[in-house]
Amino acid sequence: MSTTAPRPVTLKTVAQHVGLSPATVSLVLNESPVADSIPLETKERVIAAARELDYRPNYLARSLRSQRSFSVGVLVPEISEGYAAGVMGGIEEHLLQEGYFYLVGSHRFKSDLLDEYLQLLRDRLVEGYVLVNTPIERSPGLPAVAVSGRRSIEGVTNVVIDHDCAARLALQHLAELGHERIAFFKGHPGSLDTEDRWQAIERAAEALSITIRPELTLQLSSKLDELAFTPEDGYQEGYVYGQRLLATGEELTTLFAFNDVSAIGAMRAFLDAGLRIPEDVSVVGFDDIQSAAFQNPSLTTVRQPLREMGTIAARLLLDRLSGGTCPETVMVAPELVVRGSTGPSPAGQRARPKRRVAR
Amino acid sequence: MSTTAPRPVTLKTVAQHVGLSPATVSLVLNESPVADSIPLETKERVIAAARELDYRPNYLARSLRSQRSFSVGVLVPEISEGYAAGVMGGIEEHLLQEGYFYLVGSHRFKSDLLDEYLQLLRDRLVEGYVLVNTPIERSPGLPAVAVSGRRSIEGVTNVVIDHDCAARLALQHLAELGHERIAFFKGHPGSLDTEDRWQAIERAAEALSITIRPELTLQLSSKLDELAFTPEDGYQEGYVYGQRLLATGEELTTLFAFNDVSAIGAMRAFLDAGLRIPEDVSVVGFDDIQSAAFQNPSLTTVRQPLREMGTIAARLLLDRLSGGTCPETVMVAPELVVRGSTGPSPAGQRARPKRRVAR
DNA sequence: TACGTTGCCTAAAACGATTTAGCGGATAGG
DNA sequence: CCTATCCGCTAAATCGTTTTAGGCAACGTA
Repeated sequence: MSTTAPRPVTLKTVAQHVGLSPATVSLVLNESPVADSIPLETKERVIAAARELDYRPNYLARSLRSQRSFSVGVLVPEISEGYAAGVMGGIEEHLLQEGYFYLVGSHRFKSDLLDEYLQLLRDRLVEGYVLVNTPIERSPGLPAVAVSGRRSIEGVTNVVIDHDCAARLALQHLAELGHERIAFFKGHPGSLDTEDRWQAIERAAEALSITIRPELTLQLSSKLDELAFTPEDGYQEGYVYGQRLLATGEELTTLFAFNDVSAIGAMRAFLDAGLRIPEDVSVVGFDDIQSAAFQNPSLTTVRQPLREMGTIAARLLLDRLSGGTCPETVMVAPELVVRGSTGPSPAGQRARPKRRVAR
Repeated sequence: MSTTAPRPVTLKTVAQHVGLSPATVSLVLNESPVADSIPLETKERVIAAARELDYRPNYLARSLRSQRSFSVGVLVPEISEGYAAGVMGGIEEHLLQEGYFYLVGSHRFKSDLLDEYLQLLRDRLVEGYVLVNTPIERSPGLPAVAVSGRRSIEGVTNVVIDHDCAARLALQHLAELGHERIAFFKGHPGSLDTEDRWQAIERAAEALSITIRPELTLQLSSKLDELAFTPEDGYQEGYVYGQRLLATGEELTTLFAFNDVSAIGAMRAFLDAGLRIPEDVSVVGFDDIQSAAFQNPSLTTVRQPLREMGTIAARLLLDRLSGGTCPETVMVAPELVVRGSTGPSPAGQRARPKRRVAR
């Protein structure tokens, strides 16, 4: 019933109320084994009093004494970005279930900012870190789980998408549609997923006897820490690289982009150039961001189960904190979402800029 | 240099190191007025020692003693959603600058969950709340700032977009393009912005002599707490309501949607029905979410400066915490972003489903 | 010599919990 | 009858700070 009133209900208050010592009350409320010898009747009295007074243990005091903060630090490049937000949703879901909270820092790929946050979070006594698409150099000194991490760092568990599976799904889909001249966007040099994904693509291409043509392979080149990190930049980049692809004059029947934003940007470039999707060019993205489904045409893409990855990361971290052991890597399965942007290869027909058709 | 080692550098450590008492060290490091009489030379010795030992005050101990947590609670409907994520970006920016961290809870519009989070955050001794699109019934008992709040609640400052300005911008734009038969999507019944926005639209329409036709006005009706709150649901809803609009058989030349996701869904419905945008129907959204710019056609919309709203909210809260006074409402200005989805009204021509044109 | 002052610093009490060591009394075992 | 054990509980230390109320010298003044 107290709304704005001070809240002086401490252990001592409860103790006085039942005529026992604070120690006893603490033992009872925490169901300590030491309290085994306390008769049920007393325990119930204590519990009843606590409930009645609406006693809530002081988090700071408890944590100070027990040296546990029930908090973890989450590091992301930038909160207001789809990938990070998706993963955070999952992290939250699990953490809160277990009585933990998390503190977030966004480092924008600046390593000094990152170091500062690691320190600040540590000062806050977080018990561990979840690193979302966050490039760290060395062990952060606390248990950590990385989502979409790249290197294997001592003591850091990685939750990654199964890139081999992803590449296979996408390329197989394209192969079945008869595509042979496939263009690729490689990821940004600094992004953790870039290398793994690319190698997986090479392997899958090999297995499916698909030729990767260097002249159709473009690496998204913006320096990560120079981007403002709004997705607009990503779209813009995709648009520019889409144009660049067309400008090479090389024949292509499909594009497998590094992610959805660049795929969508490229689609736009293709459409502007008068190409039809998927009749002239098919496009496959990666991630399945929220607007992928409502592009026109809707985007075929490889979905990353972001939320699930977050949940898994949180679970792994908590397991580890409670003494459990952690695998070095946990893979999650991607899923191919086939929508309107992919279709049969225009057999033998060259995909080149034509006159603008509409708009 | 210590990586995983325990960190036993406490005040006492530093004190011993300089041969003084912990009290003195504390006074010096905190630049307490009591330390005025301490000679500079001593102070410097203390500071040097602290730096040398890399002393970092224990957050829990400090907070326990001073009864300040340097944390605020942020409540959002769901993190992985564009609106909330955008605002959070701004909140973070300001808070971290001031040495604060924040704890997040997402309530999915379930009021019991919301109450629980308010309590949990309070247990964590947050000093105040930022409520993002979060419907509260009564004062939460701590200083609070609401972003996109509706009711005026004692002690809660509201950061809202200037709906009158927004409505005027959008309707004026449409009026200048010659539109008269304007369809509207009203927001969900439970959403805080719905009512304000609608009233603003009514006022602006009146001022511009625009007729609001009930037969062209649809209220998005999903119960908020029944949605899974993925934007997909929003798109889907927009799609369905777009179809429904066409099914009425009423003539319309433009749609002013409640938000971008529903606008995009409706665009899709219109395109599927063979209408051209903007030649046959214009569409205006609200929010300027990230994918608005890369729709085809790109979406004209009223942008909410989400990040800025977050920053302002954080600033207001901290001001209030440090004893400052707070206005009851702070308005931020929206901005009309004109893109490809709006064009001149098809004079006198009826916008009705025709045969499908492309695709 | 006695009595303020001032300058420099510290003892000790919070803050609110957890946890260990152990105290008195009753009961049981030898 | 003496000791060992158990029962039911508590005193007190501890976590690492902040902060108040002084203490002790030295110095100046009367």
